[in-house]
Amino acid sequence: VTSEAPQPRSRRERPAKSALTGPGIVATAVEIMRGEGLGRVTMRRLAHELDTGPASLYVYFRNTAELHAAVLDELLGEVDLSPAAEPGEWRDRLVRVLTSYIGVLYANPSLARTALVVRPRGRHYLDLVETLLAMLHEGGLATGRAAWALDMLLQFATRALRAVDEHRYPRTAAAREELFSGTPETRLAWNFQVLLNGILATPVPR
Amino acid sequence: VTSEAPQPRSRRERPAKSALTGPGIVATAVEIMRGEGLGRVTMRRLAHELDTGPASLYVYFRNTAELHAAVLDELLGEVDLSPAAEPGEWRDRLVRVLTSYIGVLYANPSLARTALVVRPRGRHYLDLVETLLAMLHEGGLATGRAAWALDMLLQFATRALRAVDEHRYPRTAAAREELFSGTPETRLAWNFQVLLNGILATPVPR
DNA sequence: ACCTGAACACCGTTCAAGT
DNA sequence: ACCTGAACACCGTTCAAGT
Repeated sequence: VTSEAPQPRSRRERPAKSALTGPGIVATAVEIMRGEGLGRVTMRRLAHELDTGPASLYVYFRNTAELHAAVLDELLGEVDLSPAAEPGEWRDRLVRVLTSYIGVLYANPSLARTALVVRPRGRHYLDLVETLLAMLHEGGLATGRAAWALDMLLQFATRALRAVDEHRYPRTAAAREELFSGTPETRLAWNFQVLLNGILATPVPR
Repeated sequence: VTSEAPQPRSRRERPAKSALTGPGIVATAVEIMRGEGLGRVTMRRLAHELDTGPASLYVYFRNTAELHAAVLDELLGEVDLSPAAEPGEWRDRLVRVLTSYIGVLYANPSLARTALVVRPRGRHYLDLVETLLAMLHEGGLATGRAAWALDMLLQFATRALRAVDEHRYPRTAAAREELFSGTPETRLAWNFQVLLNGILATPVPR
């Protein structure tokens, strides 16, 4: 079950001295996750797979949570962002991207749990945020509402956004201030109003 | 930090032979959680606190997840359901109960994580569901929409409802079929439509 | 039925020491 | 800077045996 492609890092073929690299480690971690679930992606198990001791991995990851976050972001690279650039209603395209996001998360349930716990800040996650914000702007939402809406849409399946790389993601950076505006109570109240207004405005199909 | 009230189950005062009871075990587990977080509520730690070995606890809980679920439900007893019976707008009262629910969850973040992972089925959780359904009905929502809305409102902070005690919770039982109607895709699509309709209908305050 | 000691098979993380 | 062996302080769960 665990050996589909030739393993580049098998214990057999590698020299005694390992050449650890961040991406290589994450790739191996993803392999373990696909084969056995995130619960088996432990420092010790991963180190064993890489023919080294667990201590070696602490050069690359401060702790296990950081390792899992790296695995999550790697998987987020599979989210299909292409609908954003296609023709058609922005709402439909937005839903297509979000559905792809949820699909990736729920393809591996243990991973979905991580997404609910860690605060993502990896490249792929930020690409997703930037793409979603672009579509909300396209839909005519002002910065403030777009930021809150983004937050809510993602929180709906996962959790709130925390930090962004301002340089790399201009639109995200622009929305940042709005993203953190308001008290937690105000935002929560707004969230519930959105839900209730939406519920009242949206009959169940059929 | 961990000793505020006199500990009824301290190792000192108890006889050699312990008298374990389900509620007693959960109470001790809650104590540990409040003092040190859910991460320290382990079979071994809890057994130590109860002056026994971890194996003894497997009579009461099939595994650690079940233990944590019991702790969660115990805490859910603190959710303030009283707004449901007060006068005033049903929307306001609904939001007050939901806010109390979220408040309880987020008062202990490690507990909130559990709520996202386990499928609650305890007494206190079912009381909450029944109360929320009553207010949605009061608001004029037909059974189908109320069921889906309930699901969505709770999922917004936690996760989907799974099973209910039909006898004890008549309204929940009545909504049950609706609660599971539709394909997952249909429900997801409806959820997104609700969110987007709500977002478009709800300007940010100020 | 309930409770137990002991064992099995794991964990995360740190540290002093090497290169 | 990167890598390591070894140690410390934990885990969940099962099982045979007791009451």
